[in-house]
Amino acid sequence: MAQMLHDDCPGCAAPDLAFAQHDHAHCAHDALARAEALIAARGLRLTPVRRRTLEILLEAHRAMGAYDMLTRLAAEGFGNQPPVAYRALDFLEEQGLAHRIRRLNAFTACMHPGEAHAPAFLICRACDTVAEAPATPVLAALTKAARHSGFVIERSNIEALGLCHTCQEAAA
Amino acid sequence: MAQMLHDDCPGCAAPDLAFAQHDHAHCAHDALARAEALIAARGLRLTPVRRRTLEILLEAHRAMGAYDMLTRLAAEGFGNQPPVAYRALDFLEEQGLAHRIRRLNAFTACMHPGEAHAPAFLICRACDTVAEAPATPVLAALTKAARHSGFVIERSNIEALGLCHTCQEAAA
DNA sequence: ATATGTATGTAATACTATAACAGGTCAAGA
DNA sequence: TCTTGACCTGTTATAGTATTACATACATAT
Ligand SMILES: [Zn+2]
Ligand SMILES: [Zn+2]
Ligand SMILES: [Zn+2]
Ligand SMILES: [Zn+2]
Repeated sequence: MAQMLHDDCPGCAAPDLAFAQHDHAHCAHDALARAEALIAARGLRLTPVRRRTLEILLEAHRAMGAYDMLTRLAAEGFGNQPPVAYRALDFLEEQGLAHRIRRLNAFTACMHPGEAHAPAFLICRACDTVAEAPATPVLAALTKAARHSGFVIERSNIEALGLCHTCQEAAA
Repeated sequence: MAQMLHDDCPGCAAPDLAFAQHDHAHCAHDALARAEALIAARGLRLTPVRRRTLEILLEAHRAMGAYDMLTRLAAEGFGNQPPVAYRALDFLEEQGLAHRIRRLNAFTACMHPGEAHAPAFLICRACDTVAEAPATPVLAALTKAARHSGFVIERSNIEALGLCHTCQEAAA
């Protein structure tokens, strides 16, 4: 359950990637390649809808609502009923390729798929960027607090809303 | 922003109150009294709907959806349209008398109103109990992780799903 | 070829939340 | 006293999010 840092995982190597200037085409391509490998290794299928859904999520370091996703998918010839989007998004989430941001009722691509990680999300209220921060110490503190009450954590959501560095400077 | 522990705040004195056997009538009465004092001190009004909404939340250490609350309120002669419930719940949340549990799309009474605190919620998936755990170290870790990316946190929600001590034993 | 599990598509519905407007109460302040 | 303005409640209508149920198609393996 502990977060392992892998140098070959771009998300681990550069945790603040989302907020920084970077070669995003490479970043997205890389995440997609990792996803494909992962799904294949598990004997599952990254079908056209699922693959396209992930690609769309990877277009930006943002969160996207299921209905916005549905609009995109429908425009490309996929079904245009809610379950089409929810099923693809749920599949990606179950496989650790996407995360659900509860505060936004939206989904975002996972930036280090395949790595066991406890995600904490930093959501910039100005530019809508969503970054996945290294949260091992955060989860450790939470687990400790829970243990105090004899509570055992199975899943957790840790989300923070605020301003990214760029938007702070823009505000000043 | 740091959490201050007050011995005269039941929630602070017994962080795991919600999961333990306790005199809940006293617990709820106390929270209501604190709420009344707090609102009066701020020159605001704990009107009948607002007060009743808080009382209903205080009936149990659980989270309650806005529509369930609306049903209760309507049965007691208050308005029966969604804004009636949402306005009361939003007021309570703004005043720190209730918290929103995003994972459940629901609200829960604050167990230590008046104390500056960063709440982390422990949600038992078996008995639906919601407890407010001391989260100062958790928020500290999160703030530190954010600072690494130059991100400044304004609000956060930290929620954990799992099994409380009692329900673990029941399962075994 | 047939059976099985899985994936997709659709219709219908349930659940959650907000916008916009009308009327009521109450306490300053003219 | 009368008026003004802030605030609270209520209603209608609508927007946004998510799931259930069922039918069809497709892959893979006997
Ligand atoms: Zn990128
Ligand atoms: Zn930003
Ligand atoms: Zn209690
Ligand atoms: Zn329990």
